Amino acid sequence: MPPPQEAPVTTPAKSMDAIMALCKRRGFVYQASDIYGGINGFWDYGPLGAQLKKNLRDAWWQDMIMNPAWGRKGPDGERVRCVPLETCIIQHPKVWEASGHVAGFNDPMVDDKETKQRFRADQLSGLFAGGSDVIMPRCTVVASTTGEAVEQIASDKSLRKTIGIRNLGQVNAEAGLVEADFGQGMQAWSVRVVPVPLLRENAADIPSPFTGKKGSLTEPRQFNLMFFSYTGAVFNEESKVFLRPETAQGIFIHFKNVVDSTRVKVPFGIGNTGRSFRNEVTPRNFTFRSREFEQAELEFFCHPDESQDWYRFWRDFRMEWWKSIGLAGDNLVLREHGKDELSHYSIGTSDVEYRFPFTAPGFGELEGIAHRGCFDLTQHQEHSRVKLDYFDQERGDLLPNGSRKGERYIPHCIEPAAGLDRGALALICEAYTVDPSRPSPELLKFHPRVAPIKAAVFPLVNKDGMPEVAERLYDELFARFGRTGLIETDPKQSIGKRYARMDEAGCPFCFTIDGETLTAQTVTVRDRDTGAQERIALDKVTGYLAERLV
RNA sequence: GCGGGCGUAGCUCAGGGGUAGAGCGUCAGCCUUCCAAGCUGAAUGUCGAGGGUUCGAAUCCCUUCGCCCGCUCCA
Repeated sequence: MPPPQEAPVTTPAKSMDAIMALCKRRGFVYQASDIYGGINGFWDYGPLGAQLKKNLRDAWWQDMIMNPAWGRKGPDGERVRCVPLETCIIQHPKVWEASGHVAGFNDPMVDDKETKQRFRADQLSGLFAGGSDVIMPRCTVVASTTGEAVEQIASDKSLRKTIGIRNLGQVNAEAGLVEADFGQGMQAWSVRVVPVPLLRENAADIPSPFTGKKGSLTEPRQFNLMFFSYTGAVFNEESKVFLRPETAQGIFIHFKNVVDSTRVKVPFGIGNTGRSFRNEVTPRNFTFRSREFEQAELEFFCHPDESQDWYRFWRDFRMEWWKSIGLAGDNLVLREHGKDELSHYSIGTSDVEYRFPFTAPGFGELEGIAHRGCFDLTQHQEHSRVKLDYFDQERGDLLPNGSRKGERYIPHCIEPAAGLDRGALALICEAYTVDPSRPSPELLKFHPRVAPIKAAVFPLVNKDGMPEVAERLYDELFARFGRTGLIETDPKQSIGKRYARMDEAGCPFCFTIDGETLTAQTVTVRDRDTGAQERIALDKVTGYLAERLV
C-alpha cells in the first residue's frame, strides 16, 4: 500500500538546506568526524541537539515507563504497568540467529550495472553448451529453479529476444534441456544454475539476464546490514560478534529474568532505549538514515486473546504522544500497513509517519507499532532451549477452593519502537519556521517540553541596576529548572539581537528586566511564537514557568 | 552500488592560472529603556584531502573523501 500522499500541504515547503545550516550554526547537529572530512552515515549532536534529544528521550521514558500512557487504564481496565531495562549492544551471536537477523538478508547479490537491476547470485540459471570444455553460459535468466528458468524461456518471447535466442526447439523443464538457435543453428543446451564461484571469478564474461550483454554484472556481494566486531584478543569466526540492529532482542531474552525478579504480571511492558547499528546501503537525508542511531522500544507482553486490543491501544497512544510534543497537524499520520507489507510473523503493524521536507509530499517513518505475536519469545525458546512461557495464575478454570487453575502460554507482544534521532529531526523540521515579517525571520517553535533552552533572562540595558536583578532571577530559575534544560542570561548587545538568538535556538520564553522592574517589581515575558509581551510580577516568574514547562 | 550536482571564513556565497573576497554572524568597546538598531575596532581560511601539469594552481587534469538529488536497498 503506497503511503498516503493526498493530504493537503498547508505550510510552505521548508528548505532542508536551510534547516541543516541552522542546525550547524546553532549547534544542534554536526557532521561526525567533521575535521577529518566526515564519515558517511554518522552524525553528532551539538550542545542544543544533545539536550533536545535528551528531552525527547526523557519524555518517552516518563510517558512510557514511569507513568505509562499518562496513567490511563488499559483495555483490561487496569493501570498500564511497565518496567525499564538496559541491555548491551553486543549480545551472544545466537540472539541474532534466533531473531532472524543473520539469515534474513545474507544472500550474495549481483547488480547489473546497465539496467540497475539486482538479483540473488544463486538464482541465476544459464544455458550451457554440451561438452565439458565449455564452462561459460551462452545466456542467463533469473529464476529460483532451473525448471522455472526453462519455462520462462519457453513462455516469454521478448525474454528470448533479449538474451539472443532466435528460434526455440524442444524444451524439457524437468531435465533442464533446451534446443535453441542463437544464430549458429539449432543446438542442445543444458540449463543449470550458474555456480556462485564462477560468477565471482568471471563476472565480466557472463551475459546479463536483462540485456544478454557481457560485462555489466558485478561480482556477487554480501549485503548483510549488521555491523560486526570480535570479542577477546583472537580474531576469528568463533570470536565474531554483532552490534545490535535493534534494542528489542535484549528485552525478549530477559523476559524470564524480569518476570522472575520483579513481581510483574502479564500484561506488562519492558522498555529499553539505546544505540543500534545498521550498515545501511545508502545513508541519506541528514540524520534520517544514520548507521548509528538511537531507539526507544517498548515490548508489551499480553495474553493472545487481548493482544488486538493492546495493539490498538498502543498504536493510538503513540500517535497522541507525538502530537503532544509538538508534531501536530497534517504533517503527522498514522498508517496501517497493508497485508502484503507485513512481516511473515506480524499480525498487524502501523507506522507513525512524519512529512519531512525531504520526503514531502510523502512521509518518513518515526515509529513502528507492531503486533509481533509470539514470534520472538518462541524463537528464543527454540534456540536457547529455555522455557519462555508464562504461568498466569489469574486465568483458567475456577477451582473448588475459589482460586484459578492457571494457564500456561507464551505471551503475545506489542512493540512500539520509536527512533529518537528521527524524532529529534522531526521536532526540528516541524519547529523550523520562516517568517519574513519578523526582524529575525528564522525561528524554531519547539514545544516547551522538548525545547533545549527553557528560558532566558535579559536586562533590557546593561546598566541602572538591571543586570543585578537579572542575575538574581537567573539564579532562581536555574536552581529550579536547570535540570530540565538550559537557562540563559546575557546582558550584552541590543535586546533585539538577544531575542533573535533565542528565537533561532527555540527558547520559548524570555524574561526582561526593565526600568519598571526596579520600581514595580514586574518583568516582561516575551512569547517566542508571537513576539507578544505581557507583564508579570517578578516573584511570579518561577510559577509562570512551572505551569508551562510541564 | 550506479548516474547527476556540489565542496572557498561559523553561515550564505562571489572569484575560474599571478597578493584570499563580500554580506551576515561572532568577539571587544562605545551607545542604547523592547525586537538581528547605530558607531568604532578585531579575530577567523593549508580554497574538502592527496597527487600531477606549470615559473606560479582556489582556478586546469587525475585520484579520493564528504554532502545533496534520482535509481537501488531498507531483513
